[in-house]
Amino acid sequence: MKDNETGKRTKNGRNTSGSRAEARRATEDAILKAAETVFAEAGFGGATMQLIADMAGLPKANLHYYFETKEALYRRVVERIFNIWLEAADVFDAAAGPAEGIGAYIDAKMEISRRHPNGSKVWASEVMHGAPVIQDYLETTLSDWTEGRATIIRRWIAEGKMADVDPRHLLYMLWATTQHYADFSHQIETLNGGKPLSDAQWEAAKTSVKQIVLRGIGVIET
Amino acid sequence: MKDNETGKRTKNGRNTSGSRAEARRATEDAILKAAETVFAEAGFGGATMQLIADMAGLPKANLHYYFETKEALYRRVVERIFNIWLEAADVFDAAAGPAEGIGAYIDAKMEISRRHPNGSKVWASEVMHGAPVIQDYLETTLSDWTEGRATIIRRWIAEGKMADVDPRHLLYMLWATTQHYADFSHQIETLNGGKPLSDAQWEAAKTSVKQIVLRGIGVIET
DNA sequence: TCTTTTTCTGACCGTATGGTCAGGTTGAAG
DNA sequence: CTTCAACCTGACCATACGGTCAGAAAAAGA
Repeated sequence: MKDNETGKRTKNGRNTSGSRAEARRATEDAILKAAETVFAEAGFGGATMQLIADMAGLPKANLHYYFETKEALYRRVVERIFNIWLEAADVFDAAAGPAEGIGAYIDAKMEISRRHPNGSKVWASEVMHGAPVIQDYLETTLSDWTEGRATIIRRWIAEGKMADVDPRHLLYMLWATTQHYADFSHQIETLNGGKPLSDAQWEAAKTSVKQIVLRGIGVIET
Repeated sequence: MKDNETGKRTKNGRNTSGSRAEARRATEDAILKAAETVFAEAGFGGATMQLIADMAGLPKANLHYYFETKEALYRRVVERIFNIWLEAADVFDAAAGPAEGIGAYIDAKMEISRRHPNGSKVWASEVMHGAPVIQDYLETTLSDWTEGRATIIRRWIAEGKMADVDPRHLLYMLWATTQHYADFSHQIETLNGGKPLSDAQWEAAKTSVKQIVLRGIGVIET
């Protein structure tokens, strides 16, 4: 993202509109966005601060003014997508039953895969490499989240609202299937004749996933 | 893998049993195995030839005697897991119907996730970063494979043997779900109290996946 | 045994990386 | 206008990386 939407500019082309806090946030956002792209495309090891700086339109030294180290910047990128995913859980909790809750959760996760494929890739990369940076999140926030959702699913099962399936493995399937459309977007695109999924194809994907899963847990008819 | 299972050894500890061709294959295997581990744990960019050499018990310069470049070594690692996956397709083709074919395919892919988690991770990493090295495989072999399997699924649907689902999205779900147990093994392990899945838990995972998918495509009863 | 080929390796090289820093610039506050 | 903290940056540094190479060591062949 270029830093030139509005406002006056200095001879260096920097945005000077708004308060300093605003400018700071805008610059940080631009860096985070560039970093997300570079980390997703090259992995942590393959990403370079120089490339992130170029993409954000800043000299490399300036990156280290906003983010102390490469790791610190990386951590912020990972935390970002994690929080987006957590918010998607709201639709799950608010639901009266599995058809509505899990269906809406699939929709939400699919939409995130479409809108934030890079964030998803960075997360996948991080976990694949043993979660060196966000292990604490896995052990605390994610663990609690998972247990909470598993409890809801068990209640739905006890109430006869869905088939008796292991909540953990159901959640893994939901994560795997929805995130696959982000993490493996390149493969999907290649198998789609080199073209990204169209709007209609994304809808078809959502429908297919929901059909198979919801029928698989016995909440919709054949 | 250490190079000292059997045979006489020189003062440098090198294995001298068998023919030269055998020894060469053994050394290459040791390097490939070490490389698979390191690439899986660190990604292509984060992996170093020195680390691979150390893990294989060879001086770094010797790696370049067997594999010209880091890329060449990496390519061999990726090709390896791809071929293993292709072989798992046999059970799919030999089947009379979806319950048998897709069920066996899930079993086979889950078993591969369990036995070759590192290979799966390297593949995932490669695809996530845009398949810079194996794009040709995606466009030829994988594309053909996918089309072939989709045809079989369409026939099963036409014959009324399973529900009418989009073959592509079904295949993506199968890949995503089974490979998730390899690619996200660290996350699954953390959510399992820090312990790897036991034999019984792997069986439960297989059963859960098959139940949901097979019921989801209407080939088993509720 | 002597010769040739294959295998192995320590030492080395050019490059690129993450990070630092001194000093310049800017904008807000007084 | 002056002051000062916040912001910015070119130049620099130590390190680590992929890769090379001359030559040693070992094995095969004659």
